[in-house]
Amino acid sequence: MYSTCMTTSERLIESTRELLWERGYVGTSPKAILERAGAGQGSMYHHFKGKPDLALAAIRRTAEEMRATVEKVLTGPGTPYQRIEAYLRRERDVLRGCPVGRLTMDPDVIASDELRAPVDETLDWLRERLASLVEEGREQGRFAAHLNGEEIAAAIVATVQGGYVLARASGSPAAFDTGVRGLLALLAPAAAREG
Amino acid sequence: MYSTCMTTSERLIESTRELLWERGYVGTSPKAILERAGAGQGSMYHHFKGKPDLALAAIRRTAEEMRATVEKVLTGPGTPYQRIEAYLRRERDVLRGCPVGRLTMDPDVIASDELRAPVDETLDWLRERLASLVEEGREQGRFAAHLNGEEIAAAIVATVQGGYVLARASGSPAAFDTGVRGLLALLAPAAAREG
DNA sequence: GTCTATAGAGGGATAGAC
DNA sequence: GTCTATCCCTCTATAGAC
Repeated sequence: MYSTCMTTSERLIESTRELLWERGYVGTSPKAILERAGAGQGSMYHHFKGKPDLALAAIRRTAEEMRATVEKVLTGPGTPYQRIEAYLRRERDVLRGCPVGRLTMDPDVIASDELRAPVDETLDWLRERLASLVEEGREQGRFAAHLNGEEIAAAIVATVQGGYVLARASGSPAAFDTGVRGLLALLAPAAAREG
Repeated sequence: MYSTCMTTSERLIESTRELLWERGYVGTSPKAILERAGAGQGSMYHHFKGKPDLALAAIRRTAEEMRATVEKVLTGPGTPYQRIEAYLRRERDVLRGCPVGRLTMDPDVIASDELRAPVDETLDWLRERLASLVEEGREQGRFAAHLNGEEIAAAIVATVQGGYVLARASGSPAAFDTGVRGLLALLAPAAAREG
């Protein structure tokens, strides 16, 4: 339940974001959203066309937020390798999973091009962003010449997304960190010493 | 709808396995299971205590099957690196995702220790299996000495699980393969030439 | 063992009062 | 804009006939 410093529309979006993260699209009911937002049925159907419309607004905002957070880390100081390491080691609520990536396991999200679009665009943007970082490092002679930026980027994002799976399966964040350390151990020898 | 060469109990389990894979636990209703199995309500509640009980039987079987499939690949011919490569490149219905891993995004599965157990045990077994393979290669001087088996194993499994996420987000298996190629590119220089 | 009938609760949406 | 009332359908389970 949110304080009244937010508009009803805002409270609905924020409640939906939380529930999509916790329970996914299929597992989230309008009733649960309304209870958490402290609003009635009428408010929701006044501001949004229905559950899919509200979910779309929530997903778009979550996607934007993720991009902003990642962008801050990736444009930070250091060599390409160091910035990738900063991304991989950044603080995360590992057991909650990725609010964007988890939606790919939701049948109704995948079945809807509109709901899937922001998920696709965000993960695609992330891969491109990491790929150009790898290419940058390669051109500086900081990464092994035989590496392909897009491939390494996909492996990095996949390790993170899969790390959430391992952590949630075991009920502990440890597996996530173990996988990240493994990837960094493979990535480090491929990176020249910073100069 | 299954042919009558299977018992009703079998048909119920198989239907449940399919639906859990396609729609997850939250997205799967007893009604949908019964329709697919061509059975009535009574049959299900005669053979199983309810939805969680039937799901447990289905998840256990899926987990067993996955272990058997993976074991076959990992005990195949070749060096440790080659066997890991065989595991990573093995044929997959990528867009369907991992029938075991996808359950970690299901709130009701994660909330139940009983339902989560087979998921945890399977992914844990897989990591241990890959870890000992990496260690084996390291002892043979086929992998760089500084690598840690458990870390590399976690990175491998995470890349696969995350590869499904990327593929489903983009609606194409390509991203999965790209990530696998990236990981293999990082893994290959760390492996000595086969002798 | 398998079926249908039934039931209470919740999902998702609409109508209309205020 | 927000509320409550209402609707039809589905969810999960139980009861009891065959």
